[in-house]
Amino acid sequence: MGVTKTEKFTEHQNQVARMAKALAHPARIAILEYLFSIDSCVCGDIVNEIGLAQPTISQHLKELKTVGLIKGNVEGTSVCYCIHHDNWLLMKNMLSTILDLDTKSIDSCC
Amino acid sequence: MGVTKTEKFTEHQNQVARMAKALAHPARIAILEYLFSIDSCVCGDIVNEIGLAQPTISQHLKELKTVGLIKGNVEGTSVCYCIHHDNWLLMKNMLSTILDLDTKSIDSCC
DNA sequence: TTTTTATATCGTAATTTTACGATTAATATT
DNA sequence: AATATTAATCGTAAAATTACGATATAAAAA
Repeated sequence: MGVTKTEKFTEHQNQVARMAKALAHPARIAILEYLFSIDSCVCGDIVNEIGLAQPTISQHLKELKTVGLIKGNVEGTSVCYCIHHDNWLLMKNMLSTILDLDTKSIDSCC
Repeated sequence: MGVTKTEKFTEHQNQVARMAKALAHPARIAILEYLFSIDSCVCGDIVNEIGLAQPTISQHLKELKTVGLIKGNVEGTSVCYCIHHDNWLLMKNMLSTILDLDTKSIDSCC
């Protein structure tokens, strides 16, 4: 066990969960907030910003890149990361399909 | 290791991550969608709806209840679950603080 | 060309997550 | 009272996640 039974769910449900998972760690939230605050490519100092070891940050950056929320391009010896704005919007739309379900329902609870 | 270093991050970052984590599994997305689609309390048939074993569903329901997204009250031998609308709104607001950061930033990337 | 700098990858430990069979608990039904 | 029904909890296995030291890689600087 320990394996999510992906085949039991719709493609959409799996994608929503995958996006939520990318946001499901405070370090990744901190990284994204930092990238937004800088509002341009960040070369280098992400590791100094967040209080975690360099390999750990590298791992989190990789996850964010895998789901497409950030992009990074090599700039000499360092790598510049920034928000992937197009994909960010796609992610927001994907999440809002479930986040906004409450607007279509009445609070008819016991 | 394997422990998230909560103390390295702000309360807000930890809360956002915690909310995202609740949505980070397709079974929980499926449960929430189902509860919204019924638009009232659901007694019983959640297990039949989702293709997972009863203890597994019970576990996912517990997680959703712990973060406050759903509430359940006992109705005879079964338990009725429904969306906790107030907390759902709080969760949305919490998530939007980071989801909507893109509206305040210009795409000034390399 | 050697050294420095910046980042990725490898290996691995600790922990958490996912899943489910077996059992328990609590209420309804007979 | 005995039985059936429904959901929670226990125990546990497999896998995924988080974290980081050590090492590799690749480009810049000396």
